[in-house]
Amino acid sequence: MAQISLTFPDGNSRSYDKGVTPAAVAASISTSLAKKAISADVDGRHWDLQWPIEQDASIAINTMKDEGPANELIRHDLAHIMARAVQELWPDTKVTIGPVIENGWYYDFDRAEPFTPEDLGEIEKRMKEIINLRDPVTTEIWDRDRAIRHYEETGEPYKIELIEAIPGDEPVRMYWHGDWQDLCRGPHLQHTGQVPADAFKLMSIAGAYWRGDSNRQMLQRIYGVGFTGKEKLKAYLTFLEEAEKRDHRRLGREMDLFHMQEEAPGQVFWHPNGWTIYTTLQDYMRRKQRAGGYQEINTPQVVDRKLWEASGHWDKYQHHMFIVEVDESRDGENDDASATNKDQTRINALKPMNCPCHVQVFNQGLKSYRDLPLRLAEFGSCARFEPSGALHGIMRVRGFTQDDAHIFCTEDQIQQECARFIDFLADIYRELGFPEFEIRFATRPEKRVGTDESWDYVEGALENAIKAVGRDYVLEPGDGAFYGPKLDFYLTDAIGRVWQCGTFQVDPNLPERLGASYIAPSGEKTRPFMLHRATLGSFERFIGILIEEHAGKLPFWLAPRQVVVASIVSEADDYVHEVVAKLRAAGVRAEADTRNEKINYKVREHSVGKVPVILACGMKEVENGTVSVRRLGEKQTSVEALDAAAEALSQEATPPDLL
RNA sequence: GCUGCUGUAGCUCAGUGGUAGAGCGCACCCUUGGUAAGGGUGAGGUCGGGAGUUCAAUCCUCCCCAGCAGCACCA
Repeated sequence: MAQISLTFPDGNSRSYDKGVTPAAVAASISTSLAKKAISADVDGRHWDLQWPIEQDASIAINTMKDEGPANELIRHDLAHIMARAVQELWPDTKVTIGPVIENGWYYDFDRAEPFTPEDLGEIEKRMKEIINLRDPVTTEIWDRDRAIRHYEETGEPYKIELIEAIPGDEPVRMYWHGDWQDLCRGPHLQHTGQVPADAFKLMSIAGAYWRGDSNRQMLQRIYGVGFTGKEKLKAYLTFLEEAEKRDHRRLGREMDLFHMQEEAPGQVFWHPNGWTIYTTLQDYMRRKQRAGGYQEINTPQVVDRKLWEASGHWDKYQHHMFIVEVDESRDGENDDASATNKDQTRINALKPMNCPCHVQVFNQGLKSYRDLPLRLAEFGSCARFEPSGALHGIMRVRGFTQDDAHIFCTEDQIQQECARFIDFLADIYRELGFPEFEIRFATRPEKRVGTDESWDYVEGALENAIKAVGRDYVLEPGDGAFYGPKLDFYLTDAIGRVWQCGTFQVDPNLPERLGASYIAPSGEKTRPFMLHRATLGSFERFIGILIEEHAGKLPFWLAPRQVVVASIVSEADDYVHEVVAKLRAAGVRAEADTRNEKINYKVREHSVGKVPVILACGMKEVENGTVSVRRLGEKQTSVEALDAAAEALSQEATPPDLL
């Protein structure tokens, strides 16, 4: 008997236990109901469902029933079988490690020749042969010296290093798949024939550093996915195809949101549609921040290195800054690069962060304790020279704008400000369609400044704040900044990748370095604490997540083109323009499509472009003063009176905070 | 940054040691069509950039740039 329990956003849950297997239960749940669920428990295992979009819910359920010990074992044996296949095909290859990961496994190899995509086919073929051999899997416990001698003989230096890294003199476990041997914790299946030969696939080859250390050898990693049956593999591959369709880089082009080009790697050229999303979101955030007690400021882009030296960033992050050298002796006649006068060259950096600039604003004039907490916000454009390999669409870029703010406050105010911020962020995430997010609480690292007492106090303040607002968190010991603990707020995109968005950091260090102070009630000059915080993180990344989360079908108020009014016959063109004018007057982003094309064609094109509402107008609509309403993703249309439709759309176009 | 792969028309991609093709898109013409592709004609390319080999390079070699996957990084 299998049991699945689904939990819904309102907290209610429903249980199903009629089926014999989880698969049967999953099959009996209607997809339309399941897609509303936010979590599911399958035979005691808990699943948070991150799939608000139809169709994916069934995949999520398929994946659920698929997880568990059986998969773990199969994937682990597949890793060994793959390593054996590789060493049989290319005996000079050295083996390292090969763990199970989500949906599959990888194995890292050291081999002079790079693997090619054709090699993957060869390896798969050999793996199937090994599976068909039904070779027994056996195990023995060896003492370390024996194992090390063995690997010295077989020439496997990485295995020796692994054994040496095991603490104490614990013996090690050796496994054999037939004659092929590997050091491994286990457990494994009994023979290779227990692995389904038709439910795995080698996916890709990539580089990976030995022991995750960029100073060490680069190995070749082969990724594979494996399941208990071939229909599950097929479902997973289908899921990957679906995921590709919602990639923000692809949708960015299809919806004409933005582009990027060679001359400005890692920076975004926003097109009208994309910039509409951006500014709509920014307007929304500006209202939220004003209501939240923030004052908006703006600070320079190009700042002398002196400030970055004072803040300490020059020392640590110089190589990640865009440097701007200006020869101040230039006269316009002799200003080629070779004529640069080094003595009169001023070195600036594009600001990689806003904090030092915000301290400069705080430092103007004397501040009183009565001014605290002082909350200074900026939509701060920053430039960071990110490593080329880190760039990813608009999610990780070199030029971005943070919805940044710094709160100057006393020690006593930290807890309250923290609680206040979590509520602020949760409210915004909810309105933007992300009711669920993860808080990670990063505490004192080994290398740090400040006394243990002050760390105790500040960490306690953050923890109390999280509890006060009734939220859970994941503890990340030792992951805080060297000057203070932090909270990071993570969202999961529609294909399961996790992105850091919001952040909240306590910093007593920068006010110290940059000489910030206020006058305390006692009349003494006192250091304030500085709280760094961002809600969305950066507009670029957050918009990328919004696009992928909604597969381009953004909530109406954020959709760049909300309504297209399309004529069915050209006699209706004047009426179309009239409708557009009416909608625009009502605050709806509407445009006319009076091209000489069939309505089928217009509907298709605007559906592909993710326009949420198409209003079609033919002679019937002209005569009756109506519009034919078609919503994205729906086949049904409805005829509505123009005034009523305009009123309803106007309401729908209103941002959630103004409703 | 590291390993591997990729770069041909606006997009998706085929192709060849003798300076190039398809579909979609775009322009024009016909068509006025009732909810996901009506028909015809036409215009588009220094084949990512530079150097080399060659009688001849988009194709082979090297360097550079950018993108993709992964790793490392993310104040």
